Amino acid sequence: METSDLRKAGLKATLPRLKILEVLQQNKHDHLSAEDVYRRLMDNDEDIGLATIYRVLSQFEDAGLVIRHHFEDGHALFELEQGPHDHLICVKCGKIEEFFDNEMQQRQRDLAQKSGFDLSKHTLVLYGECQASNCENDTTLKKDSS
Amino acid sequence: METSDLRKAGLKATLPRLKILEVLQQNKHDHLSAEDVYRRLMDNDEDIGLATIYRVLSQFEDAGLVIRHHFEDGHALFELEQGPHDHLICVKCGKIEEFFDNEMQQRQRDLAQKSGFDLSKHTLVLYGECQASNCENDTTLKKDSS
DNA sequence: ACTTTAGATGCGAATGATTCACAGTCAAGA
DNA sequence: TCTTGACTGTGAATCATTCGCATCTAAAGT
Repeated sequence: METSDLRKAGLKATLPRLKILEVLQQNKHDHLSAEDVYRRLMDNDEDIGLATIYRVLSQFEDAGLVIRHHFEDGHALFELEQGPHDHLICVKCGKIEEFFDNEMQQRQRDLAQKSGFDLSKHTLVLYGECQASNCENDTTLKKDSS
Repeated sequence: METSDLRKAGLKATLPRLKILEVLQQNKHDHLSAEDVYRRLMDNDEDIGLATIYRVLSQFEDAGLVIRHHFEDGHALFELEQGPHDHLICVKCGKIEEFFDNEMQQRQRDLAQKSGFDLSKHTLVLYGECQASNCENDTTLKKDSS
């Protein structure tokens, strides 16, 4: 059923690619590293090499199917392309929320234009402390255990 | 003269640290990698180990003296802390421009608040094509030579 | 269905940025 | 000046990511 998506992107519909796509779809709202994808496939007894995952994720990125992010620590995280949106990251628990604000997008276009740039994309990340009751329980960004 | 800055930050005023600070000040408007700093010091016949540069830059970051960025490729780039501002990056020549827009900052605070986040910092990068006549001459982000 | 072949894959080695370990050094307070 | 804890240089170690290459396989043609 997604084989067509891949063909449209000029990619052969191979099993590894379909499985990777499936993992991304099952985690639509997360941001996964190549390792994350790899582990999830392992857990599912899919035997796909890590190098393949890196290759495929890059191809997906080129094809516009996924977005690659480099948040705080510089390591790559991927998410399915789901239209423009920005991120809000809790510095305590690492939770990543998404949001969209039209007015902000518009202002970004204006500012780029004012500087003589033909805007092609942007990255906006807001960092702060969330108020979730389970905050501090996640470990994604934890550095020490005070 | 900057030894006081270092002491204030709780760091001993050592020669390597002063030299690194000096390089950052001489390149106030650039964004340097640890390697960049290293090369500049080498060119100046300063014999400072690369590991020291990484260590010192991290300490400067902790002390709030420098900001660490992870643009497109995930590698760390540093710049002297010079108050809040955002970045505009040319996808063709790699030029990085800085700008500041109060209204945008305000809207970011509002949005974070709306989501229940206590905003502590943010990252906004706009990517596009610049109109500089010498665009395409830089190589920072070049990938192929079409 | 069977062949062909360009493009994919898996494996392990290679790379590049960054960090670590540790022995030698130095800034700064007594 | 002496002492000491913090700092540094070196080279090795680590971690994410990419490469090289022999092997496979999707998909287009017979």
